[in-house]
Amino acid sequence: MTGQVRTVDGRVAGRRGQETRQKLLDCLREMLSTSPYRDVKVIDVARMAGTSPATFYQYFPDVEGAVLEIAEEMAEDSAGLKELVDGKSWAGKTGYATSEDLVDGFLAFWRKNDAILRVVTLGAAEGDKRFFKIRMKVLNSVAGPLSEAVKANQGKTDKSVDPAAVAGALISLLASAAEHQKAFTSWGVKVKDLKPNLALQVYLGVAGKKPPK
Amino acid sequence: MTGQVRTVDGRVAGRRGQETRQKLLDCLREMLSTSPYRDVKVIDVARMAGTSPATFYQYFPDVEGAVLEIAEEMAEDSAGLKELVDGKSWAGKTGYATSEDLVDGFLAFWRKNDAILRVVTLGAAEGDKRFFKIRMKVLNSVAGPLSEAVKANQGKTDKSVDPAAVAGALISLLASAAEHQKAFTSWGVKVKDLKPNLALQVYLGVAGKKPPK
DNA sequence: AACTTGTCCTGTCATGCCGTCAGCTTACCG
DNA sequence: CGGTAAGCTGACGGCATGACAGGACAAGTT
Repeated sequence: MTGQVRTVDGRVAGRRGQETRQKLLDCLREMLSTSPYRDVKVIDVARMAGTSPATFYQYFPDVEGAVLEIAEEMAEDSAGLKELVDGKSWAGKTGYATSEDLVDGFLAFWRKNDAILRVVTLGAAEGDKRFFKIRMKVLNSVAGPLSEAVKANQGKTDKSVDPAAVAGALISLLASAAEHQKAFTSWGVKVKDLKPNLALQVYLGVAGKKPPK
Repeated sequence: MTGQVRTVDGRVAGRRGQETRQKLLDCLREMLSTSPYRDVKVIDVARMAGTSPATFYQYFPDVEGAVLEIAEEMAEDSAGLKELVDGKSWAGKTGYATSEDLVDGFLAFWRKNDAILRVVTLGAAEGDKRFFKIRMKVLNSVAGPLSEAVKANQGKTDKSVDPAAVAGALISLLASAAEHQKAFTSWGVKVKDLKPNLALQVYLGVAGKKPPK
């Protein structure tokens, strides 16, 4: 599918080269989760990977370029989130379970990739189209199916609400909660209680009514 | 209230010094809204202010320090957001109007300060306590009163929901929507339709029922 | 084994920003 | 007018950036 891995000056990377490249990406990932984005320097990444800055610049135009690489990889991964909604039922107790699973899965994905997602979110907010696209890919993996679910369930209730808007709002909420869990605890919401609360919101949004006991 | 303005090396700043300091802050604000945070350099800010980098370091320890200054100023400003909820009614049509005003006011505030809020949000997500505190101050200016409103209104309905959690979720949603409006348009939600949709969500969360026609 | 080819890495260099300091200029005050 | 503190900057060592040429290395060829 994707073409061969290439260096900035057009050479095709071989076995050893790809290993080095990958090690640089891994170290960058590590750096991102331990230092502020603004302070991540090429030289630190290179040192951690046991190589030199010049080597880094062989494979990536700059830090941002390498970050995009990691982000794209993550976006591929996010396709798996579809399964949290696709083909699931939203009826009765099963529906609430679906909601819980969705919240659980989404938060887990975000936590696993929080460092890179922070940077993607920043880039998107700053208007960078590449980061925006990646962020949408991640969100859409859930927003798409969820919007369908809302549409399917609102036939019974009223049609004044835009399914895309509801699904979007719910995903935004999940993303925000995932990125800023600490805000909720500072509001007195215990970590343990966060998921049920979010699951309730999601169920309410999709089913349009309170869940059964 | 606040002590005198001081330089990094302890001198008290006089009239001229404060002017220079303010000009630097203004230029930094400007830079933040035109370039990615990562690329904002001291030298650029100084140049724009018609002064030298050394002068910048007289008043601020580094870029982050100056950003915190701007952010704190904005946080003071955010106190005014309280009025959007405090003492407002959530009954019937008036209630829905309250909801609309809240969404309107919050989005306007965010748009006005979007550049600095992006950085604050990033800092908070990265675990920086100073940025986290500032972000909470802004959010709490609305979340506090809103939580009260939820509590006051849920007496009539059921008590299974934590008011703080609901208020927090709503504020998170508003913040997320404000920061990533483009995401919603990419979901097919027109700018014109965004506010009504958010207002509906807020009303639903607070009043626990659909708004009257 | 010498040769060839293409990949892979690094030493080195010019450039530019960072952060500090000494010292010059300016403003204020008695 | 002289003293004092505020205000500003040139200059500097240090470090990151980004480009390049050339050496090391692996693998196949003759």
